[in-house]
Amino acid sequence: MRIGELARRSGVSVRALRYYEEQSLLDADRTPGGQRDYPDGAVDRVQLIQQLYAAGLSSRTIVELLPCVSTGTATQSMFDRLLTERDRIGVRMDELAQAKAKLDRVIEQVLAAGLTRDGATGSAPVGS
Amino acid sequence: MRIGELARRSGVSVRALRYYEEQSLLDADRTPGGQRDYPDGAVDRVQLIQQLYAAGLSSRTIVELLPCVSTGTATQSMFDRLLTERDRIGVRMDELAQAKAKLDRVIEQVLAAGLTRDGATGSAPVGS
DNA sequence: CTTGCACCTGACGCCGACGTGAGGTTTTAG
DNA sequence: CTAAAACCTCACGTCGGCGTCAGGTGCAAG
Repeated sequence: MRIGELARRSGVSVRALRYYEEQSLLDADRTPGGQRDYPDGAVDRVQLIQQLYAAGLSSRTIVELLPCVSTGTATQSMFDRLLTERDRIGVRMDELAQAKAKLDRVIEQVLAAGLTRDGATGSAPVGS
Repeated sequence: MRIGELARRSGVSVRALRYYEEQSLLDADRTPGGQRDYPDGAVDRVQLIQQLYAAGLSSRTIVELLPCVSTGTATQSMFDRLLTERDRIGVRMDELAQAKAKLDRVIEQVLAAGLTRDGATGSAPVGS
């Protein structure tokens, strides 16, 4: 599979795929003409990379963790990284939960108080 | 309260506080000499700002939402923003949950398979 | 053969939330 | 009064994950 198809199938840009390779997150064979040739499994790998990015991991961290994600084995230091990053994600989730709770409460308040007319500064709800 | 104390009490840098002011997230009185003078409530406000940043909101978004967070009222468009951002946080939480689940599974696998010796490439666990 | 699309390698641009000086002023302690 | 700590305003630097343009090459169709 060439890079354009991989991009379409995995939902990321061609530029991003080249960037992943630059970061040693992804590698490809080359055709005699120098074009990248990916195996089918690349789609899953790219989606895994995306998922870890979405979790807030950096390229550096991902490149250290990918081997044990694919093999299921790890050295001691890799294992420590795994635990650290898992915990970091947990902390992030708690932060998000708190922020969401705060917005939820604000939304409740606004629903209870009613909406303010655009441009108005007063506190009178816009009744029916 | 001057900026240094606010920084210590709210746990952010002096530079960050000036940046918040630049973004219209925070305002301060000035002493005759031109130094910033914050009321006590500023500590809470800064922590709120931090929390919203942590939730992935941008300065622009926060500056639009802060009024209704403090007043409990909103215009229609502000209310829409509230809902949008709350949902966005929900989506982020789901992404994080998925990534965390994946790491949890990897950790389980590694625990089951045992650790690999540093530098080793084989799949044999390091048994006792 | 030629057209034309997909691909290639640099290499600079971007954005947001600050960090980090430089160079000067205000406030406070003694 | 003086020294030093804290403060002030520019204004440039950083970092990561790409976007984007420039200028050239590979490959399949007619």
